[in-house]
Amino acid sequence: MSAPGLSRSPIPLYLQLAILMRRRISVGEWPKGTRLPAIEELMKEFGVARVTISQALAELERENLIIRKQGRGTFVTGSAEERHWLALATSWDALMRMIEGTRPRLLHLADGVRPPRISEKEGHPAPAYRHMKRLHVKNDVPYCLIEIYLDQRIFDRAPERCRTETVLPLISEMPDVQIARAQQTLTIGSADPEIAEQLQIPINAPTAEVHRFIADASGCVIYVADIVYRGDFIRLDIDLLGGGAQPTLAENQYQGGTRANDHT
Amino acid sequence: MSAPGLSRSPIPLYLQLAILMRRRISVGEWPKGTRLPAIEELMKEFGVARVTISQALAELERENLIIRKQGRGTFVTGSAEERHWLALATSWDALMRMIEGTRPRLLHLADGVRPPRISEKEGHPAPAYRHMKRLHVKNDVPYCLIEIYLDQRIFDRAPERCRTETVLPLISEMPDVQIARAQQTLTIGSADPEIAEQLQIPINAPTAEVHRFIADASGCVIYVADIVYRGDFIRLDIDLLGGGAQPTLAENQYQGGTRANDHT
DNA sequence: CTCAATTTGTTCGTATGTATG
DNA sequence: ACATACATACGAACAAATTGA
Repeated sequence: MSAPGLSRSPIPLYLQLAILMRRRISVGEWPKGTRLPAIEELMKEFGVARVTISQALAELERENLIIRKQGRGTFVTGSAEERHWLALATSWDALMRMIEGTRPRLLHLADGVRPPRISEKEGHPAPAYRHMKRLHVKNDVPYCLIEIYLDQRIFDRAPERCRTETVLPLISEMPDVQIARAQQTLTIGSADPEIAEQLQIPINAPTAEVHRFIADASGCVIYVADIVYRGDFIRLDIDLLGGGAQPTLAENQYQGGTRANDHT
Repeated sequence: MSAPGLSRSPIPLYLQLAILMRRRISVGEWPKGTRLPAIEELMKEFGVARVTISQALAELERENLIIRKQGRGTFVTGSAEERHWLALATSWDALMRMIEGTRPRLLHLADGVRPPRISEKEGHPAPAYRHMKRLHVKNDVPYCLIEIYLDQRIFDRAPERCRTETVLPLISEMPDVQIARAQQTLTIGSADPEIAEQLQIPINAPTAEVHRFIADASGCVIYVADIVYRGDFIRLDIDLLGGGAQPTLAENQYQGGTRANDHT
């Protein structure tokens, strides 16, 4: 019995409990309509004081996940959360489809004062870059923050469109620009205070960090992007047999109710 | 001037500052040997009291990242952390290579009391499953926790090997078992108290959660795995032009030196 | 309708940790 | 180092609402 692994102090105990119980609800362990165990029992299970349990429940009630009624008990009102996942693109075509129609919000635009971080393996840097910082928003929820370094020569061809539109389609529209390499690396991080504020998530909330670069035929890196996604927005589907990720499948698979396809 | 986005209360202020400054060190903004700004300046920058800065610095000193000397200043001693990434496999072959030689530590073995969660799109469930819970360890560091649900009929063919070896190679060795589908979905989460304890990471540390399933030719789901990785161990490389991920590239690409399996 | 049992809600006192000046 | 203020957490007691006998 008692708490399995409640740590002391970094996060207040009652919030840890809230996290724990929130998970039980979202996982379905406590389905909608369930009456939670009485506070007395929760005290026993978690080995904490009455008030602490009560605080945790108050937090969940504030989120409209439960209702507490004197003399009756505490009931689950929120069902398992339905999240709208964003399937991360893993091919150029899928990437184009994914960002189609996106209108990024420009936060910051600067000349190439600060060069992007480019490793030698990625290619050699362009003579100058234009730096942009943008926020992508869906349903009024900001879900990713992009720092783009774009070859100054490309930017200057269509400065206005580069400022207001997504850059990748623009590049691929230019017939004389050959895209020889386009790669990205995904890692997992957590939100520092600045990112937390801009993405409107708590500090240290999990994030997906994508480093993307594009090189032309001469090996010159014409585009670099460092993207930070909200962790709870990102999903990546991988078909192990197909030899690689299949984002098309991924996008339909979840909400669309499309059948799986084993053709290649 | 003042803090960009220091949130109030969920995490103590001095720990938020420690996180922030720890990042500056690991990112290279404050390289090894640097003398940090005087406390007075840090007070101004973050807009907090002297003692709070001091608390944050004490935390970093405890981690051997800095040294504080009275009358001289605070100096960075720890360099940017060198992480040994584990490239997540995105094809069957890469997956085989990745888990080659792995000896999982069995935590729990049970009969198929609890069925795995299988969506209709994945296939129809087997009559019975064997449930295993395992921990994977590398250099004495646990980096992932796996819950495996294996078709009882397959388990019974080689119970001993199933207990002690990785399951996937076993399955692919069985000539009469046809693997028709093998897919996995990666999402990002954070460690609940139980997982945090087993992976030895702080509560709410970011994690990568992989749901993997294998179906045979008849559409029967013979294997389901729910895997939780430490977020700081996972990296995923994607070649946008190649049409899919290229994990082989991934393993070598990063810090050149560290290979997947090196012995001490 | 009353009584008792159950269950949530509130308050008091105390102790500790956090943050300021 | 000190004084102050606030949040967290505990234990204990008491209040209020609901239910069923």
